[in-house]
Amino acid sequence: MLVGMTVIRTARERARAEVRREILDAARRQLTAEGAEALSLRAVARELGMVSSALYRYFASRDELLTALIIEAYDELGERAERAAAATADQPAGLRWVAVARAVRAWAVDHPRRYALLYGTPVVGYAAPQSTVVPGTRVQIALAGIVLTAHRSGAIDAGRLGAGEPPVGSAVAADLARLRAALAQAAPDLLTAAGPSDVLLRATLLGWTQLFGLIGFELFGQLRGLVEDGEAFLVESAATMAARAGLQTGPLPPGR
Amino acid sequence: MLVGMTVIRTARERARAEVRREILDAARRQLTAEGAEALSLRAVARELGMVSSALYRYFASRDELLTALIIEAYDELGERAERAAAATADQPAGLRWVAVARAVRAWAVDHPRRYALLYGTPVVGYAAPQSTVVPGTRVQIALAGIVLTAHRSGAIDAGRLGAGEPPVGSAVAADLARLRAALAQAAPDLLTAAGPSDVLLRATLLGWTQLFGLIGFELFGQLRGLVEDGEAFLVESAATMAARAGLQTGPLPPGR
DNA sequence: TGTACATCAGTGAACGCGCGTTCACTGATGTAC
DNA sequence: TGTACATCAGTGAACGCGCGTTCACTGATGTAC
Repeated sequence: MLVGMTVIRTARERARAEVRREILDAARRQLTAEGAEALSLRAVARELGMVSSALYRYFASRDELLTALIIEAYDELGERAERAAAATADQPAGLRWVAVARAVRAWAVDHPRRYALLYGTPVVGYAAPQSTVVPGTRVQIALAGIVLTAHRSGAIDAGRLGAGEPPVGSAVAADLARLRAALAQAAPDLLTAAGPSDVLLRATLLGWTQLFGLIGFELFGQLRGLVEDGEAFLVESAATMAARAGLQTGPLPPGR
Repeated sequence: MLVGMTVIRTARERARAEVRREILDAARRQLTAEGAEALSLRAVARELGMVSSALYRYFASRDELLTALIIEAYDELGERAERAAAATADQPAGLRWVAVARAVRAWAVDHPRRYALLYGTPVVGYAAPQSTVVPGTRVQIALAGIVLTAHRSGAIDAGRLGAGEPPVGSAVAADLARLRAALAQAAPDLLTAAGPSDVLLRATLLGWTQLFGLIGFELFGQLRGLVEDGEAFLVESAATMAARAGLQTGPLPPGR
């Protein structure tokens, strides 16, 4: 049998992979039920009928287990976002943006503690390692990809974009240059020679922060008593941010 | 001596108030250093040279101490926001919005753990009581007040506001009616008979969520390697959101 | 194919540490007469 | 003003619980000859 990254050769390795999966499943359940701070190796071991020290055969420390959960969650959410973008590839960019926004919110509402682990307060004493960085940008890249695709095909309404807004200052321009470089690395085929303008990139960043800000507000209770139908509000918010970035939008899907 | 809310009559009461303050100070220090999850009554008592059970003379439980810290933080932040709004009362609304946004970010950057306690992941097992609700809206009310004041004086650029954006649907309209009612209660003098339009209120909500979303992104590390000068980026973001809500803006303050 | 040896998953005890909360108590401060 | 009594801040011990990590070990699985 070939020796590949995930090729399992022996029964021992098969068993090992399965136990690892069981540990992650149990840890995910606890994270979901109690939040990241309450996640404990001992409780995971207890749930699996193992002794706590046995887990050290699979994860070198609690932090490593947390890292695995973070990467898994980023990937799950990222895949949802990418699928929403792919499924709407033939639609106007504004609708695509809304579709991704809905997908992100849907996952967040289904998995609030896992979402909090990714975008909420950082866990004290835990420093996210390098391996979480790439999975942690999939949603943003999916959203940016929609903007870049629209830009490449000349579908951005340049008249609406940035009208009346402050010019991009030099500090922000430097940030946007870094963003452009990051996008060039993550999605090289989407960047045209002319490239997206600073104002368009800034509008994209505003769209990101508005989206995650709104989801956080809804999930963490800041909108209690105010916004009843979070889905409908999110759809209109996303559509508004998209329109302001010059993305074209047809009629919206019914507000749930 | 009059018996008033905070009138201190006896030496015992004076001492009591002082110890209470010392407990809060120590708790705040720990919150700042370790985060809310790590805040413990025993550690607070240790720092003050008391025995942990003594704290129960002052706070009925750990949750009650947390509540006091939350209210205090909301009030501190809210006061900063209100002062920024008051200090710019004679300026165009867009600049006022930016001033408040800067004040909020400055406090957040100075007190990241306290900010996280307010707007980050909710503490597991803790349910914020009713007493936190009013302090928890001061920033939003300050921002809305700027919009309402501009609206009352006819300073909203109705041509720019909402152009090309999706119409307000019925579910969102219901949310906005609740918001209007909440504003009427919190700042009755600012609401005219005609009242702010749905689109204007929606733009205000978008401004809130963008602001808190951006601050969260910066504080919690989502912009690492991308945005270097958070202050400059926030100023332009806030100015952009303000412009999109139809608020008039002159030249911005220099980006730090 | 059979056997000797190496690998390694899981055990169980231990280290050293933390927490919130209750309860009977002591002794200083405050109050009513 | 002096004294008896009530109030109440702070003590110290205890209950019952949790945690991450290390380490010497047993015994099953895998491998090389």
